[in-house]
Amino acid sequence: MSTPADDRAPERLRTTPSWLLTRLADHAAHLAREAFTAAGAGRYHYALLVALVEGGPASQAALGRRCGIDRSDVVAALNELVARGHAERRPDPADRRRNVVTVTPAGREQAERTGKALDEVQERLLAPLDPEDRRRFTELLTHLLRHHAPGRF
Amino acid sequence: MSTPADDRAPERLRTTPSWLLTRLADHAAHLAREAFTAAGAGRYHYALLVALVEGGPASQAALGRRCGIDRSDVVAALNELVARGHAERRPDPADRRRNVVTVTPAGREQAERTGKALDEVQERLLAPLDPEDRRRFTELLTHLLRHHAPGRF
DNA sequence: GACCAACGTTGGTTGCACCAACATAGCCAT
DNA sequence: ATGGCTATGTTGGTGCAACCAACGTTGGTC
Repeated sequence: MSTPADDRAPERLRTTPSWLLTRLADHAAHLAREAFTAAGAGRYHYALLVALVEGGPASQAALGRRCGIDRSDVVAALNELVARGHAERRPDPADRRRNVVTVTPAGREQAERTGKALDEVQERLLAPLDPEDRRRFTELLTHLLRHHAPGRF
Repeated sequence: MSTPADDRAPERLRTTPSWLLTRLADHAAHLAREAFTAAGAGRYHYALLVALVEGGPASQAALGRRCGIDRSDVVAALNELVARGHAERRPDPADRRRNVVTVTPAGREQAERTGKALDEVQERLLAPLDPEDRRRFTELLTHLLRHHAPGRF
């Protein structure tokens, strides 16, 4: 038979930060994906759009570096963005190795819409935390990331 | 040309907790996988072993619930554990739907060894945090998880 | 005895991260 | 200037973790 406590995770796992982290991130990703797929996109698409809106036109390699996405994955996501009319890709006249990628108005709109949906996700994710703890949590995450990926954060 | 700041993530992403969380978890998973593969195992294998060591013999379904692993994935991981002599699986005489899974001495040893390697990973992961912040970080993660998966934590 | 729920198992799908290789094009030293 | 190194976009493929659907078997329940 299965008591409710049957579902309880082993102490050894419950006290391992990396395990908690992975578990929570999985849950967060699940929430975020709801928002993304509702907007007809994926994480990559949103990241790329945001990078373009914020930093202006850029090459695919630069976009990949900024968002932490592999060059090859940028290609695929960008293909879909272009197909949906959210971005444009044309060769860079100044450096014929590169493409210049730009956001379209529709892309900006999409980024903003998805951003709002994502804000609601944050709200749901951090629901049990008071403002002070939310700030601390974000701060700790940033601190850790800055240590492990210096220059990127 | 590409300045160093070229690699910097967009502000909109850097201030989104779920994004930071996913990013950091990815890094943590990377570190953890080093430790796991060095021990010749995967995350699932370790979780299952720990659950067995801590909670004693159990059915596959119960193990899956405790570790947050799908029934079908438990089967695969368990096959490998059995093949390596780290666990044993035999039909439950009391309920012929179930299997009773037990750890072998080799399995306990493996769990302990992997656990030590995983401890070093935590050390590396939380390196930039002082003890107080480490405690707070773990506490926040636990708090959030308890909210989103009540009963499991 | 009939129905529904749980179990183990098979097989397949998805998203994300990553790597190798290639052709083209720019850069820089000698 | 030329030769060698690096960057870029692209293709194709790998691995892992999470998940879902279906099936046959078995237990429990009404």
